Amino acid sequence: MEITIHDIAKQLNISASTVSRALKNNPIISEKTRKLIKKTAEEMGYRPNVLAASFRTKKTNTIGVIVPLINRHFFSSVISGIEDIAYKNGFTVTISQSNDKIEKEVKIAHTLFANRVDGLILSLGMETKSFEHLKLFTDRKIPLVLFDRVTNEIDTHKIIVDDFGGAYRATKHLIENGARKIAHIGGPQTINIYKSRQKGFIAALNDAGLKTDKSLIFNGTMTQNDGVKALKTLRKNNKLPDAVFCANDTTALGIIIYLKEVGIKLPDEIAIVGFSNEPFSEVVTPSISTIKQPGFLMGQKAAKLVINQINNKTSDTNFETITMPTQLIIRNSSKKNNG
Amino acid sequence: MEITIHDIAKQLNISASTVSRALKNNPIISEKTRKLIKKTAEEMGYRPNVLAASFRTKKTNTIGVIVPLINRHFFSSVISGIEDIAYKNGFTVTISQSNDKIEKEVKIAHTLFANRVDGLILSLGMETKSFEHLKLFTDRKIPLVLFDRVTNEIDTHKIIVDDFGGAYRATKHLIENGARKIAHIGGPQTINIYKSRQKGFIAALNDAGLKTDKSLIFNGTMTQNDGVKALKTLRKNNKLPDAVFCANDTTALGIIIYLKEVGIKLPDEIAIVGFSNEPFSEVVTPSISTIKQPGFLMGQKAAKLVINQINNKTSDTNFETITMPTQLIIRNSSKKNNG
DNA sequence: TATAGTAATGCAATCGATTGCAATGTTGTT
DNA sequence: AACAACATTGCAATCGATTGCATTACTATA
Repeated sequence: MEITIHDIAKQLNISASTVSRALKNNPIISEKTRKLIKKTAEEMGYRPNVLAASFRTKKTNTIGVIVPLINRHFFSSVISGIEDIAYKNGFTVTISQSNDKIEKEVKIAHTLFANRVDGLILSLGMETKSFEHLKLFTDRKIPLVLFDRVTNEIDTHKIIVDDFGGAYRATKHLIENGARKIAHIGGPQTINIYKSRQKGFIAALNDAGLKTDKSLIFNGTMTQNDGVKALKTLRKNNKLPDAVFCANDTTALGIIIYLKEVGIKLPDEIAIVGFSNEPFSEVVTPSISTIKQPGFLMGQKAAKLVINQINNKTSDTNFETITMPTQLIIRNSSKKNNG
Repeated sequence: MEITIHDIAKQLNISASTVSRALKNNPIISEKTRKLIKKTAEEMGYRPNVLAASFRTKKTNTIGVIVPLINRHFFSSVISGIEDIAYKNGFTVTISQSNDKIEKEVKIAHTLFANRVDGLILSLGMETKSFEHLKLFTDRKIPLVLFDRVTNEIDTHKIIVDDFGGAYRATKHLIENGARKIAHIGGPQTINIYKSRQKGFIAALNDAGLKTDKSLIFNGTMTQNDGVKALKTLRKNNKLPDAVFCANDTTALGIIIYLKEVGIKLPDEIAIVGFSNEPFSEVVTPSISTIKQPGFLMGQKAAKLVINQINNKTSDTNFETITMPTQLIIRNSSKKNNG
């Protein structure tokens, strides 16, 4: 049997209320009894029943986090940022991955809701098009912060990265290195990040006076193989570009491996830029130029937003969308020697 | 205000007990009322208060998981395996990372305990040498399964991989490819996996009639830089080996990058084998030969063990240590052409 | 129709911590 | 010494779901 405050109370011949208050450092309890109670609690091996307290107070001191995949460098950086702030503020973080599956995302959201998390931080999965599971939170004024993959359908705080700007600079960089016929491996246009990246790509082309060739734009699910498939198609049609801007590093990687296989020189014949700065992008040969996103900072900011709302330091209705800067990292996959 | 079973009861002029039983599909409630209650609950937007139920029943249907880093391919595979089995059995999984920090590991363990997880699955952090935070669980017969990084100090179920065998085969492979002077980048010998890997390495040398040269063995913290430092030392002392067996892929990667920089040919001058099959090991040039560990399967097994204990299908005292097979993956970092 | 026997439902206590309000204790002031 | 004013402590209800036991509602049989 676990020790409860009642056991401590009985032991000391005082009431449970006093014990409860003392353990919570309520200043209304005298210094003397407070110390005595704490000492006794310690000696008796008391461990508070968080469930009971949460149940009573309706506060769990827990922040839920849902990401598509914990195994992505970007997401795990965000998680670390969230944990950093949360722990410093006495909150527990519980992490889940949706695997980009809508049913799992919904199920996790319901579970977190049922477990009464005080706030939720979430990046939408690829398949998510309906948002009832999020309304569960917003309807009840449970703080919700969306990050990276967000939606306009839900009115709440959002933290995104400057996908447009990143894509724009990546493309501009390719153009400045001499590229004129640039392909784009993009993701589903229903997802904000891929849409913005594609827009940035096209804007950079336009601004450089280059035409957009739709046959050079591919929209798939962003797997390694998607990149390969696109390049195979282009090669078959004799439409090989002189550069490719990929909306993630994974497709960039696929392309690099494929092009090396078929003996095309990188970056001289085809230059490549990816997106996200996955760890592998630095170590492949050639290393992949890419766009770095401030994951840790985003996580910190998301946690702060949620915690401020929980502590009611922020009004409920004045939602902001914060855009974090991105940074172009130039590596060998786009550094032409004949510049 | 949230709807409770009492609201439903009032609405239907029945008792809350009946509502509770009906919602739990208790067959003692007639088919008719059960259906009526469920329909009404649905219509009223009832959402059970899991906290209240957990508090009352002392069961949370939650399994806690602590790993050093969620961002490691091996660990995230294990997590996916755990989730797979857990979700199929109606359990929720809450994931935390210790960042290999003992204070954080202890704190998380306490939090999970306080939140009354039904079971815990854990891989020890690098710094963990005392195990009071685990006794919290074992003392109270809360199912605990250790995996990968385990300890003899705690008597419980354990799932480990065949580190010895993997290291043995890796080393043997290097020898068969002509290596005679093999260095080893190992981890802290207080940690079971690094100890076993080192033992496997030495055993393979012995069995091949090769002497163990202690100046070729390095024990650090297994960062990318640790590998580089070791090779720099060897190079300075004119003791460059003809092969290196690294106890993880990260050090192997560091070494490969360094050796390429200084113009040493891989694998012809120095062959390399790593451990863990991190995703990058496949895409670096040269790709890294490594030891693959069945992470997903381990996760599944760990979850099954925990759940069986929770459901009391397993005796409390008959703890087993399961060893999972490892597999040598030969890639270019060790594939000599002059074999 | 009475009654045993079973099926279905209700009563009320319970889990452990919290908290508004009441009650008691303590100190200082005149 | 009496009492105000404040400092401490205790009482008891409460959160929502669960569950052992009691009670009521049916059904079938004699």
